[in-house]
Amino acid sequence: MPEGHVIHRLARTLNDGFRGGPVAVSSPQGRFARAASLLDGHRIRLAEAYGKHLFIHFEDTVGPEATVYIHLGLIGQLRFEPVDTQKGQIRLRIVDPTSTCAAHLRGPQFCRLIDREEFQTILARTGPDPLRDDADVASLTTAVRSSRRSIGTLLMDQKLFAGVGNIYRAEALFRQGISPFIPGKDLSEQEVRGIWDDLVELMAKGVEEGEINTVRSEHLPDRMGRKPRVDDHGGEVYVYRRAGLECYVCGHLISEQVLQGRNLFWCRHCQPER
DNA sequence: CCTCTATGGCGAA
DNA sequence: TCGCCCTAGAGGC
Repeated sequence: MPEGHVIHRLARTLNDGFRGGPVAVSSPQGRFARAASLLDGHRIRLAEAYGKHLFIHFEDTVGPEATVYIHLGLIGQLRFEPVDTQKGQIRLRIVDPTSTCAAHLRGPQFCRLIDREEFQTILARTGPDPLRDDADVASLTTAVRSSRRSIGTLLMDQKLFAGVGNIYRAEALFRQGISPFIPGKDLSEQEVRGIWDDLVELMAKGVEEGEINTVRSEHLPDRMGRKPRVDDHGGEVYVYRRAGLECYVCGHLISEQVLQGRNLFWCRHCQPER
């Protein structure tokens, strides 16, 4: 259930708890048994995230294919649980060097061993990531502003905005007051910059908090001090999955429309077309 | 028991 | 644009 902030958080947890000694790797469900046997007993060199791609680099003693490439897709999850957990379909299990915690992979879209060349190939397909400081924002702005595709579509293009998913798309556009249907070429440089800068801020916050919170304090409805729990995704948001509810800013009802197979949410009043 | 849903992305048509 | 893959939890009967 991941957008980029989740993947970066997973990389951080792996780096904090799984390096420094040999890890036990297995595939209880059996699907990745070959990879697991090659990695078992070796050390993790580094875990890192680019957009929604998670890479776990093992030491070179593993062989030429020393990186585990994981993409969680829509329903995959990597959870840190007690080592004796058996629940569900555990495709890959990595036990930390102290044997106190296990990373359990369930339902991934991809999980495979790759070499350095394939690692570079995946990076080449991945655009600038608001959570990395190596992003080339100038060329991103040019690409967006030369496209006839809508900004709602462009934001989901991982070659342009790596790590952005359906929630950050909806929330960044709302906060910038931009309709998802405006073509990229009709946006000003300042508007594209505004979207990018907001994603940088929101996603960094998401990594720290472990959930997507986008509502500014002055717009938070009075909940008498109670924590809301508006939605399964856990955070407090302006428009995502709030169709039919009142906009926190203007009171109009939030709209919903299926666009390219995904549910799009926005406020027609705060995000006017033009 | 069944059906539906989800923060993704791929490949066939 | 559609169907499909992967999983788990919620809700309906």
